[in-house]
Amino acid sequence: MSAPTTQHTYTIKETAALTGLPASTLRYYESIGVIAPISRGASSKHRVYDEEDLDRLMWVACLAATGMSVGAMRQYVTNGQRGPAAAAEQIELLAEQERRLAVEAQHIAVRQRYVRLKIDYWQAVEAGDTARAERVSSEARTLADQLKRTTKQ
Amino acid sequence: MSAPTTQHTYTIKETAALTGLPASTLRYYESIGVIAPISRGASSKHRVYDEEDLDRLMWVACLAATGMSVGAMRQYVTNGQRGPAAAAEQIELLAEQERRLAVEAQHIAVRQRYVRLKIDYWQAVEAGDTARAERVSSEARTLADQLKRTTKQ
DNA sequence: CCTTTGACTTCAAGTACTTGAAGTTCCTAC
DNA sequence: GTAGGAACTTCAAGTACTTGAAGTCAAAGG
Repeated sequence: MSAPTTQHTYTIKETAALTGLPASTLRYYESIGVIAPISRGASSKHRVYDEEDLDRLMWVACLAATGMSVGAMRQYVTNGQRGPAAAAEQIELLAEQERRLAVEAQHIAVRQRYVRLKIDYWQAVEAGDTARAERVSSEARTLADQLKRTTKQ
Repeated sequence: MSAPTTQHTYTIKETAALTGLPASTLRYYESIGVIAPISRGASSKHRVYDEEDLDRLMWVACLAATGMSVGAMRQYVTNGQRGPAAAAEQIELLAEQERRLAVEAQHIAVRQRYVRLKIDYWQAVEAGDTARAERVSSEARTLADQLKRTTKQ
């Protein structure tokens, strides 16, 4: 709506909110060299993140979300630095990551279904609706069976 | 299709697949008392999980997925033991957990969008399609702006 | 100018898994 | 029955954060 470029720097708190990584983890990643040292405020020691830092951190957050070790992340990030020559290779890495994130998303989805079923169950119990409680229990069994099939493939 | 009750026991590997928790974590949770000791095979030392164990572990997995400490999980699990008297309380706990899982799911979703955008970008670059690359970059900026709005609320 | 409030800083210690080594058990196949 | 391989077991050591204490800095109000 207004200017295309809104703001160009972020505090650690804003960065944490945008990347989904806790501030403590942002500092930790910097301390062990997963990301390059972040520039500091002119008259303060506070970290000042720019758009490019945000971008790198989003990528790191994606990698961390699927259980990649910090050593491996360091590798990936430094590899990412060398120009656009390796576009195909980049795409391969990204595609792999997409798959891993999909698995992670499925785990969360299963847990959400589980919690919703449990809520339904207890609501039925509370309402004394035995029939509905049993229906929910049988749905729970269906969920378990689906899981068995999904994970067996 | 066949009998309503399929199988009543599971190995640690099956349990890991169904709950989404690594086998090492299942053993760890048992060792520190987050879950009660699992019964062992008649002639082996191997753990044998039953449906009830599975149910408890799904709940623990839900709690762990949102960063709950093992101390707190221990609390929640033992609380869950005392009968259906506290249905309302159970529902409250479950609803809270549902909210936390939703946040977690959003984090993952954002990361998926990020990775997909990056793939689009590199594919455009690879194809020499500068116009498309720029369009994708602008979409990335839109994503960032959306994040800012979402997290600020 | 001074104080307060809240967000930031570092560094050390704690927590939550994870991995590896070394050994046992299960299962299938001869 | 016994050989081989996969899957299990325990336990100790490592990794990846996380938390807490103690102090610094920025902005707002008196």
